[in-house]
Amino acid sequence: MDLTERKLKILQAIIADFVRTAEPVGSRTISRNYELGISPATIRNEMSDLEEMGYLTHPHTSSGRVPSEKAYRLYVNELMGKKELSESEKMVIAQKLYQNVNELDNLIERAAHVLSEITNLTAFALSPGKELDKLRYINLIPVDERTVVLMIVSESGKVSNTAVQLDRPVEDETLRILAKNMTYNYSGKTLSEALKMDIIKNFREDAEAMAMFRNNVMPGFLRTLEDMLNVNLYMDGLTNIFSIPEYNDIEKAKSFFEVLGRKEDIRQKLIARDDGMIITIGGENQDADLSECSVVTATYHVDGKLVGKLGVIGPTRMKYDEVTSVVEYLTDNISKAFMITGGEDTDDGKDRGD
Amino acid sequence: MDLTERKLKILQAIIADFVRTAEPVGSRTISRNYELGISPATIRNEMSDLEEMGYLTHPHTSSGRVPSEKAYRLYVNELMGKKELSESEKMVIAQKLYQNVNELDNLIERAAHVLSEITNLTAFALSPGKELDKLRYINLIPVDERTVVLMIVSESGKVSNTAVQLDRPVEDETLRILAKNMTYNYSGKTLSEALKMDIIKNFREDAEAMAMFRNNVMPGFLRTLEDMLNVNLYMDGLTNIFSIPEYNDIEKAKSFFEVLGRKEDIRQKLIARDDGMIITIGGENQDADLSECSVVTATYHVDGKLVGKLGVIGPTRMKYDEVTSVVEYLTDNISKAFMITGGEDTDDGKDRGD
DNA sequence: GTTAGCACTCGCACATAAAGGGTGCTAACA
DNA sequence: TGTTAGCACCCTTTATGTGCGAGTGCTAAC
Repeated sequence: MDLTERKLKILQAIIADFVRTAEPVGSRTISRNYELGISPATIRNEMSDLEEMGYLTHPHTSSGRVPSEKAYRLYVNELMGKKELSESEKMVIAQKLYQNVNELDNLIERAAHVLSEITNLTAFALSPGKELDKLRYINLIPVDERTVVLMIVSESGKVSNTAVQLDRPVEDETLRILAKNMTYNYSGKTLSEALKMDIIKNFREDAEAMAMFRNNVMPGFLRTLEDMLNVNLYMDGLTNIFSIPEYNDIEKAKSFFEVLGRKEDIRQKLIARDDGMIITIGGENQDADLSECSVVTATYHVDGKLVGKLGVIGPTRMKYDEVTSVVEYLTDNISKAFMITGGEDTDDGKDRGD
Repeated sequence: MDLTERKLKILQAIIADFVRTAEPVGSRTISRNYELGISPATIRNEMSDLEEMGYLTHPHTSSGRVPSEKAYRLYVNELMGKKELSESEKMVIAQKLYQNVNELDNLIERAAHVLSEITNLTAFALSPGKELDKLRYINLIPVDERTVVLMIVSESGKVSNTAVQLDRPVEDETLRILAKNMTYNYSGKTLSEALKMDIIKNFREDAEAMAMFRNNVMPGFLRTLEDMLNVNLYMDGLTNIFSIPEYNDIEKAKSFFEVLGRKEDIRQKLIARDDGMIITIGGENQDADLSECSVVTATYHVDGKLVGKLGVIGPTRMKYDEVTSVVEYLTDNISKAFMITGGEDTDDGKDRGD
């Protein structure tokens, strides 16, 4: 059987109606509300064909049709026009996005918030992957007799530090040597490389510095590196599911929250997704718990480095055109923001430790 | 009418039963399951009295009795025995608490998690209030030509820093002077005092340092102070409400999530609560949205300073004795942990800026 | 003061009925 | 041959009625 022009139009109408109302849509509804110039009976015949072809399903013998996943896939791939956001919409989004933002991780969190607010779905965002970020500068700053602060600065500009308690007082000079040594050894290495390096053997020269390092600084150093590598997952708009008819069932709501409560899982799954605008519909998601959901994600990045993700999760019946536009607009904005703040100075200052 | 011994016993039995089952409890149930040696009819008479006195209510003309808020209040104040945790329970809690903990804020977060897990309620925790924390040490560390890191260490041991972009290269010497100046001016001040001080006038001596400060460092300094003052709110076990019969209604669940979603509100309200073990029952909570909930909070602290809170929110029908025991045990543990890690060295190192 | 007995009240679960929206088929039509 | 009107039929939803069970309140007896 052929997917004629008319069948496509009818399919599209059914999808549009179902997305809006969440109710199975009947032939009369289509004929009334969409000006296709054909009668309900004809539409019924076409619907019957579409069902046979796998694009529609019947919840029950009577009652209207519901688009299948195959239909959504077709819609997303072929039928869906790109929805351009109006200038005023863009303004609103941008304004919300940059409200109260002063750090980049903050911006990511904010993006998830805005996204959930605009789409009325559950949104999430991954902070930039740090696998590609490199160490730039390490310092040990004495605070008092037995406390030093270990400071690590990465090329992306992230600063991280840990207070380290020493087992005995240490000369400033020793700290200086150690810091210089560490900067020399590690700058230019990615965080994960640094994490794997056999650190000890790089400190043969100065026995005291080496002992200091091994006993006091190393644990904090490793922990801080791990911490810097961590990709944060932000979620927002979880409660939006309560306004989705599909989740008016308490059991469904519960399982939804349970799935999304396992943040570590979610993070792994998001990280594993391909880059670019990716839409997975219903069963296309490996996870059985998500087999009634669609997930839309897109990546933001700065010249191929530092890639993070942004997306939503919602019922398969979602406004794919609108969602993709908003997600795209947001990732564009984030990428831009990273360009401005993050990418500037890549000259290193490894010799300026004082 | 008098609250006779027998009436109290009956009331206690009703509360115990209702807390366990969430079902209105009838006279037969009491006579069957609690050995009071009196017949259902007698119990009915007593119940009738208790209702008149305001301790019980009738959901409907038939069907058993439900404890009123007044009853819970009486129970909490007078009837409830202190439930001692067994050693093995304590072990389990302590073990869960210290799993994966390496920072103090982390411990607070963990405590909320454990608390929700043990009580099957929604738990929250406030990180230590920082109003009493004082600045100890400030430094400016050159990273490269135009980047310095502003580092602030507080007496409680919290380290915070911001990367600051300079409008022009600055001598290390200038940074050193400025950092020394700042440390001299601010150390010993509480964070909020420092935030309010007229900063500029303290830098008359050195024109260059002053200009540097005004143009580059000040914004980051203020922002970082604000950041350090922030009291974090952690919540855990939100989905536990799905296992509470009272919230089997989707509308109730929704409004619960909506109330707890307004984190800023929650935070303010928790901060505003008195110190010590505080139990507010139903309507005693000002907030209308919480009029069907009870809130239990307790404070942890280190010699009167650095006070934070820990607690749960759940249906008025909760195991007050168990909840208070667990909360108390956890706050004790947190206080202890702060003592070990936080309270040690209070000697300042203001002159060790390098 | 306590208890047994009994009529009465609700709420709940279940069955039954009616309504409404939709289909599928057939036959007529252009 | 594609389109349409008509109609029987299907299934869900909603309303209605009924019986049951748990529980009360009252009265009278102990």
